[in-house]
Amino acid sequence: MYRSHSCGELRASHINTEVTLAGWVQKSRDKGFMIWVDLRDRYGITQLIFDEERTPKDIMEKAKELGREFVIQVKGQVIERESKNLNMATGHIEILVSDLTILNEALLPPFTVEDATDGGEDIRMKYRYLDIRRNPVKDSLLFRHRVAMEVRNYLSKEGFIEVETPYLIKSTPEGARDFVVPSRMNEGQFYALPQSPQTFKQLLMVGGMDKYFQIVKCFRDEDLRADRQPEFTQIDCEMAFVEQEDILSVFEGLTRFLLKEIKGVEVDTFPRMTYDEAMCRYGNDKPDIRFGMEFGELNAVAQHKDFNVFNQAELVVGIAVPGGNTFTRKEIDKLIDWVKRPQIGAKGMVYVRCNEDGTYKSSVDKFYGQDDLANWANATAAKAGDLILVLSGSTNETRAQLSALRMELAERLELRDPEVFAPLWVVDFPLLEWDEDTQRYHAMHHPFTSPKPEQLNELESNPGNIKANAYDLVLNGNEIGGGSIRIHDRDVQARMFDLLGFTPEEAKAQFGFLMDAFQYGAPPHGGIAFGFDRLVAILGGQETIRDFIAFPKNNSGRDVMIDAPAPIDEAQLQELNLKLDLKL
RNA sequence: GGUCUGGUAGUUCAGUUGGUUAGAAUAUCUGCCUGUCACGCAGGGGGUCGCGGGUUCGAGUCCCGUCCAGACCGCCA
Repeated sequence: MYRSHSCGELRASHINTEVTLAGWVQKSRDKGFMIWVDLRDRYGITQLIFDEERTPKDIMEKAKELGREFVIQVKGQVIERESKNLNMATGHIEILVSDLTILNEALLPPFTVEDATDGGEDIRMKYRYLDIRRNPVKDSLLFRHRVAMEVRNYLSKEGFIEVETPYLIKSTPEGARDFVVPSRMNEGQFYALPQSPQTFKQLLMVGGMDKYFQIVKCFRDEDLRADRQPEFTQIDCEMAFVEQEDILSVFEGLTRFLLKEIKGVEVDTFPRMTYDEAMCRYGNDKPDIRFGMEFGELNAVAQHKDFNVFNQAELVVGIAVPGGNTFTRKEIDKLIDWVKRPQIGAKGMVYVRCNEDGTYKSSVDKFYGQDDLANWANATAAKAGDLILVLSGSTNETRAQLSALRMELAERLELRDPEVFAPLWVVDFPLLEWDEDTQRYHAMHHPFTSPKPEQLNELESNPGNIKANAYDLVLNGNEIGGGSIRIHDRDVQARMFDLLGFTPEEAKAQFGFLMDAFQYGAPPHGGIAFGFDRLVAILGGQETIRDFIAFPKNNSGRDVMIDAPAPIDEAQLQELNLKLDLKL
């Protein structure tokens, strides 16, 4: 037996008991006459004491040799501390050590294994196993486990069953780039890793498993972000014999349950907003509604004057920055520079100061009078003391720019309260979006998404206008889930593929198995998938998902700890019938 | 594919208009210390300034290239 107790559980009630503990040396404090060692494991820290008068000499000598992160085992007596530390759970007691075994020595760690470590991201990722010993990372992993358990508990109780779907599947041209895996037994052929278990969960519905979920790894060979990894985890769900309303209800229930269980937060019925409305009011399909600064469209009140920039714009739109009139001229100029950076790409920005006396002072006073500016204030809901910022240009670009500005200002003005959780359903997404590069329509969600039934007759005549039974769940400006009612009719699915530019032969080759299945009694069905890493990070109050993943990839998709990806040797290539043609 | 920021001691960083022997904190090592817990005190060791080239009497500092890291845009059905 290596240990009788963990390093987190001994209390005053254990005084005088003989215990055996094992763990890592967090730190030792050598006062000469006494040595205190903080012994750490997953459960906490217990203080060991070695004392000239009470500890055998050889043990005392050994204790002096202990370095950080040594793995040791000690036997000893739980005693009451002479000076207690009320900040720690085990602070009433310490262990008077009678026997010390060094189970394994440790090199000096490249960064300190402490809550407030001195190590940067880079070095911590390379030695991730040391990083995981630190409370912030350890706690994040425990937190993730807890969220996963609550998800499983809830869905299980609701009658969902978890079914595993394959990881070695077939590459498809739609959507993200696939990670591919060469097949040794099938020369010249490749598996692809799933971007999501989409078609399999639909086939499970055809198979009669009418409530399915899976906490599942998905893979996308696209560039990374702080909240995006090439392999990531989804809570993938699907239900049969449901309408959109049923899905929203069940998964609003799940989300509310998680907020309650994990954060202790009670949330009212989730508000809903159509995609069009979200774009109009926030310029964004995943608005953070914890704060205002809603868009005010100014075309009607700002055009047809002598200001040609606005006259020529497709959209003139502004936001009122609460209390923004306190910004200095210099600060406003900096904001203008900020929106003109290439990442944002605005050509310029007009501002209006809303003075406390009800007058306005703008950067375009030459073209607009007080009455005009009052109309702007009205349209943007600006109050005295606010600052109106106005952008113009093509509708989509201008909305994106102003949305970025809105988020930036909210960040600077600390309007994004981390204690507040504001979920939102965004519904009625467009079925398709036009892609300029390929000059064809792409599925906005995926090709299996059902058009609104009442618009089915427009599918060929006016495809850009069609809305889908598709929805996203947005939490504090993050898309945490998205789904749709699916097509379950073979003919509709065929028309959809046709619209997306598939020939019937291509559709059959790529998705024939699904279209076949639809001919054997496919029930109406739909579902949703949550980005689990992101959900956990948001519930944990973090922006980056990396600390909630035990072994994440870096910005370039590399695992810097195991140094992957890596070349494979010639024999392996031959076995796979592959030849490399590297353009060096 | 692109934009931006960074790379200096084990680690986190500072380093002024280009100018003496490149600093601080922390970690680490040695000694001291009768209750520490961010222990304290004294002392020591520790540097290919990412790499390559250029400008210059002289480069951590300026220029070009390159590699690495991070954030973002494109991309992510």
